[in-house]
Amino acid sequence: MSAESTIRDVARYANVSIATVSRVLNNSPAVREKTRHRVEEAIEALDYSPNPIARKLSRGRTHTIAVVLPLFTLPSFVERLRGVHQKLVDNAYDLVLYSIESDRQWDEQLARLASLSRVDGLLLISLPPNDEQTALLLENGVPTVLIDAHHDTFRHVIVDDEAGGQMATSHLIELGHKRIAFLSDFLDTPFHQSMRLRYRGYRGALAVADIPFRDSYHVCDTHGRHEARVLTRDLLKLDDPPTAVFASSDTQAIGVLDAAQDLNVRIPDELSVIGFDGIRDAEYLDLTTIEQPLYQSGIAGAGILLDMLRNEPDGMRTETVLPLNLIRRATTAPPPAGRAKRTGSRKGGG
Amino acid sequence: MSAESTIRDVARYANVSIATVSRVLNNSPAVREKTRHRVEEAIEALDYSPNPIARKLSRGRTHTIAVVLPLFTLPSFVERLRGVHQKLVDNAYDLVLYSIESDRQWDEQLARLASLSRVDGLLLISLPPNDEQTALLLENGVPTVLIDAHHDTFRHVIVDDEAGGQMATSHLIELGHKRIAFLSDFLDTPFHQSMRLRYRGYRGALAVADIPFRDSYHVCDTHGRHEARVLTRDLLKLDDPPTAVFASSDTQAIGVLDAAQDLNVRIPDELSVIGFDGIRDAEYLDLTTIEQPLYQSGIAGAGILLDMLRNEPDGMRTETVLPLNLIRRATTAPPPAGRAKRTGSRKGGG
DNA sequence: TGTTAGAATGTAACCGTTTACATTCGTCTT
DNA sequence: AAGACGAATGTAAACGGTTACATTCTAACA
Repeated sequence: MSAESTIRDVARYANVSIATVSRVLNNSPAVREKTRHRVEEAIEALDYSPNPIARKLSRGRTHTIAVVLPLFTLPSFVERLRGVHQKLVDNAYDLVLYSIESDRQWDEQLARLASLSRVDGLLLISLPPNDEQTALLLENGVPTVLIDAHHDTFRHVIVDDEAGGQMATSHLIELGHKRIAFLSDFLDTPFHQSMRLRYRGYRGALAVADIPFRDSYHVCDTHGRHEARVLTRDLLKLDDPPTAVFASSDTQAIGVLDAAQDLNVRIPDELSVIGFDGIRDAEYLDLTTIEQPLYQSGIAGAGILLDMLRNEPDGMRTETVLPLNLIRRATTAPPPAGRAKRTGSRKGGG
Repeated sequence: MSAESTIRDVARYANVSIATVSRVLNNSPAVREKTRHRVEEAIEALDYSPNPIARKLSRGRTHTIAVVLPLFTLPSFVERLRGVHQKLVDNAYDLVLYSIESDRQWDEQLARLASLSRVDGLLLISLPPNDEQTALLLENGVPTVLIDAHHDTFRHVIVDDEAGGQMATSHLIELGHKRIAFLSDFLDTPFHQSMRLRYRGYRGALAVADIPFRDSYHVCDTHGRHEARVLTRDLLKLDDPPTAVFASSDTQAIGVLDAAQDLNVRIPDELSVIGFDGIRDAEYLDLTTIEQPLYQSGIAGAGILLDMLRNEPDGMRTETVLPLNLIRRATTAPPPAGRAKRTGSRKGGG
């Protein structure tokens, strides 16, 4: 219906020029109070609101940020996205969402987004661009900020995953554990930088405590609760099973808990479990974990990007490190006193 | 960097008019093969890509859909959003995201979005507009589709929640349960239409089976796993506790399971639990549930909206009902044989 | 009262496309 | 070879704002 009134309609109605209307809209001080009133009345009367597209074209900025993230189902991504959303809404920026479900998509989408003029900036969550992509972005001058990814060129917000891995492992060691498994995603993909670092932290902590690393205690599969469950079953069936598992994410840690239940292994009496991330379910399940500020990482990343858009882009540190926090809860405890090997296999309830 | 080349640059380079370039861009048939080639070469050479903003302004359509949803943390919303995203990406539409975290926001955002020209259409997830909002949307002619919400005016995709409530309850009744509790959100808010309908289904099934409704078996709180846990503890401490709980969402059903564990009540031997939605965790936890096609609801809703934008808007049914599915899993079973009343209170593990 | 500076407003170009309409080109009749 | 007609291309006016610059007020001063 309503053929949306334009700035010209308002100008005509208020008996001023469109420039004046525009000034009122952008509250320029250079307009007399009386005139301003007249224009405001006209705006009111015509129920006018400026066409954002025209405005974007004219100003050359879109007031829109593209957010790209993978694996949209995982709670940690959602939590980060919430932070981003909040920050953008607060600053009246629009957020257009690109979820990446395959590697090819990632390349395609980035190529499309790189041609500026579509959005003012790019927020990449857990998706470090490769050299080619980086070149493309730089060439086109697209302001870009990464969340949960390291990068030489782009500003990024991260946590010290290696330190986190160390914290988690040390916590277990301090409790008296020696047989400590590490469960993670595959570590060789271009993503999962953080997982690799957590792994390094794990190795580091072992080394410091003079505990030899055992290959059989390091297990990988694609990310997921179910995958972790399966991996853990195997771990627990080893001749010399671990007394503690450090899972590289809470989602995976929950899978570990499932497996323990499957095999009737009591937590934390018989097996300690520590996760990483601090998603809601972790609190809920009383899971000991290394908590990272997920929501805050979204806030921070978006904040940095907005700063870049406003101020001169330089003079900021390129790396923002958010703090980690060991949250001791109910899934970690000293290892069982007797070193008896378990080979439990009774199937437990849901 | 690169001061993005424009259509004029291309025209100059190819020695044609901008109209011709535009024709090539929109593959109009009215351009000679030779000319087309020349233009394409120019485009290639200048690495040109059309400015989407200018295009939007000129065409009067934004090729963008706004998606509005509440409670962005809950998995069922995320799942629906994924479906929407997929459909929009497939059709090269942009998706701008508005998450609503409070009632006030809902009003504000809708008002902003109602002024067309910002987006081509609106997809509202679990957010039925009230009369005033409806009027606004109609007045401005914003194509709108609702997902998981009923409405007289707007096309919407739903499931038959009342039938679902009935299915769930009947399932329990058929297993032999008579003392069946219903756990849900508060039913009096403008949202939660579906919860109300599921409740009606519950009441209906009871009535059919001649089981009197008991007030004490109907408990409400705001949505959430924790809230459900607390409510359930109270339920189980009743003098005559239910032998089965129908939770109006899987998230809440999971809270019920938590409470059962707290009180050392065995599932399904001592208590049957059925949920609603079919989120991933439900499958994971072997939770019996009424599964609704969440992802599909997103696909369907977005599909309808896109159709509206393409074709003449009328001639489609306004209501799309997706099928429900009872998934029998491990959390429902016949009630315990002896009718002994339980008053368990031992605190269980995590 | 006539200047004049500075404030208020207006004019018109521009942002980068699409597209209605005008023009030119090539080809086919006759 | 002139005319006619359709196909190919060009011209210019939108789309709805912002903004540099030109113009007109207003008021203060000499």
